[in-house]
Amino acid sequence: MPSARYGSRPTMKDVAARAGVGLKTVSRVVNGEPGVTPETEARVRSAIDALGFRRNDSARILRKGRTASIGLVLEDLADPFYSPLSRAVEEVARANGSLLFAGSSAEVPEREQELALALCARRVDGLVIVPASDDHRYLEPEMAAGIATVFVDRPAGKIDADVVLTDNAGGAREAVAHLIAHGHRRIAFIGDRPHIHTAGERLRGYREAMADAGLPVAPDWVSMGPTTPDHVRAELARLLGGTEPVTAIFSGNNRVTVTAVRVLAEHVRPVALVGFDDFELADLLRPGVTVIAQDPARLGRTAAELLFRRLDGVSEAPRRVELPGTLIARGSGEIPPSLAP
Amino acid sequence: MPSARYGSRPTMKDVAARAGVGLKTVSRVVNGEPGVTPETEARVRSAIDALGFRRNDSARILRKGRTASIGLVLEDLADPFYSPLSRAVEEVARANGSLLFAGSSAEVPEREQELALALCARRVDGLVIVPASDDHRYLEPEMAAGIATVFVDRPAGKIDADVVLTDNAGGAREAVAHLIAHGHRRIAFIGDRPHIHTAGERLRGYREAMADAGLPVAPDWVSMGPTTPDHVRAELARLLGGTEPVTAIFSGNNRVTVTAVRVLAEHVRPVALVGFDDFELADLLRPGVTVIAQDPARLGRTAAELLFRRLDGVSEAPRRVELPGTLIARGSGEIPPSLAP
DNA sequence: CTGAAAGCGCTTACAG
DNA sequence: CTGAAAGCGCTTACAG
Repeated sequence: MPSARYGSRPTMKDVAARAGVGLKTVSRVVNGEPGVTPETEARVRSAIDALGFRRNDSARILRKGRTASIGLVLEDLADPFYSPLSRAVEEVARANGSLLFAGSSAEVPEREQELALALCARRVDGLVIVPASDDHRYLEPEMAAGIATVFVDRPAGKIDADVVLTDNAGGAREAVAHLIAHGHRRIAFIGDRPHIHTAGERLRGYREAMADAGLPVAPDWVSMGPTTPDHVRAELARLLGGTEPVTAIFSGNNRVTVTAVRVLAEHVRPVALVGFDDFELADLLRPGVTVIAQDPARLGRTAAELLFRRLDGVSEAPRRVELPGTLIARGSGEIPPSLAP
Repeated sequence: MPSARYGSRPTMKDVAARAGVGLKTVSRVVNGEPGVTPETEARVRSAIDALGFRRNDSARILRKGRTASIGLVLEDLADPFYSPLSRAVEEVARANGSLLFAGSSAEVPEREQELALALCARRVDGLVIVPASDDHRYLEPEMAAGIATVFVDRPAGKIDADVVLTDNAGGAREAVAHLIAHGHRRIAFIGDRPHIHTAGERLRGYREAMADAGLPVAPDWVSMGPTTPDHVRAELARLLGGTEPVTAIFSGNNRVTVTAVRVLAEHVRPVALVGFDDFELADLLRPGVTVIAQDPARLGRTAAELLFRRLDGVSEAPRRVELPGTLIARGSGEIPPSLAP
């Protein structure tokens, strides 16, 4: 058992006193700086061990300026889409000697701001943000003060900043063109709420692909709203019912796709489905689910690497990096249009 | 644009000078302490706004002792099993006004230690750890110095500490008893490497259930090793081949189950499967996958709540909290034994 | 090779 | 109601 009282820890001063040396000498030993005789060093080390000393990095940070920590603001720590992204950011932070603060905005703009500013108050060196808000002017003073910031998955709002994202419109175009190539003309889009950037971009890609093929889009084929199972189920019932049901669905994200798979499994008539975002086991379902896969690990890695380049002093204009989506055909997107009932 | 030079930020001293007040008065306003006339407060606030001041929490922390941050050491940030767990820990931290540092050990004991000690050097108030190591004596000085520590999913090694985990042996017993009840006698267990605590416990449950039913366990029915797809495939080929193949598989975790599902889908003869750990879409596969579900969110919440109780000064003896697993029958576990080839 | 002094940006304890 | 001084535990810049 160490001799320290519960809740109080030995400091460099204590080590110096016990070793009979100056404070700076202890600092030199702890930080592996040169210029200490082996004999002195040994005395210091044994004092460190006897006292159970460990350097207080908070104090060090205060003095040095850089905190060797970065912040990650996600939409939801528990969303599997962000798991590889988080992990990639962590790996890059680790490689750069930084620790990672992580938190979720729960898709609430105020919470994103609260969390980002709390991280700034801790003086993280930089921030990787999956935006929930569409106005990031609140970050301007922080960025001007030197906190590097990179947005990922969605662009920043009302400020000019680095962003790394998937080519959402392009991926959506490819998805819809794929359905058209398989004979569909009546194709619905079910996406997230319209104020979400990715949802808007995917809708744009859908419309462009339809226009490119000279196909009309009936207003009620587009459904933008919450991605809760209940809402998606209701929308699917509407789209697949009536006298002129759609023959194919383009689902705008992961959550929607999973619900669509459940509903279509119970549906009498086969309906084609292409989803945005890949997910585990998509290949094991019957039929396998055709998707536009993003690469969340690469998104995270690219964003974090850009962040650390900024921290190293690279100060070119803000960049926008777009990564391509990849169509993976597995069966559900290759179902031909079935005759109307 | 704020007037601050890039990389340097205004301090309370700057605010005090500009507002023509003392340092302590600024501190009072920033922290919402009483005893400032509205007029003085207004002067201070306008100086804060003009300068773009934000309190440096690192300095505050150094002075106050508590850092209002906790650390989370996971096995892998990208493992979907830990996503709800992380999120629950984050929620509890947030509710207690703390920020969360998160990192992965990648199942490497040295990396767990490196990460945990780095967090201690930052003087986190507490630590939630999913252990990769089986010797945590390195944490004793830290815990004695007041860093609260709760282990989750697996117990600490060689020290007495709080732990929150699933009743692994009990869940495994239930899984195997379920297969036995459906007529199986030749049941294999494929688990993680034997030094991993959960793997050992699940093996114990398997053996107990077999013994309870008076069934022998052939040595080659037990396979403990890496959960990589290649290894699991090879083991399954062995278990399902030969002259006396097993008729049912109890898979010891998530990763193994997913590979088993893939292999069994291609297998000629139907083989029963029960997996430890639930996973998304398990119900949508054909057949649905019968599992022993853990509740990772509850594991995380319970661990974090225990941690904050400790931080509030509750100092009873270390506790061991076991949460039950839940059998969810979906089809794969109810397949009857098929005749040997 | 070694160390005393000043300071990082706050809060605490105290005095007016 | 307000503020000057001391100090949290380190590092920096400088002197011996």
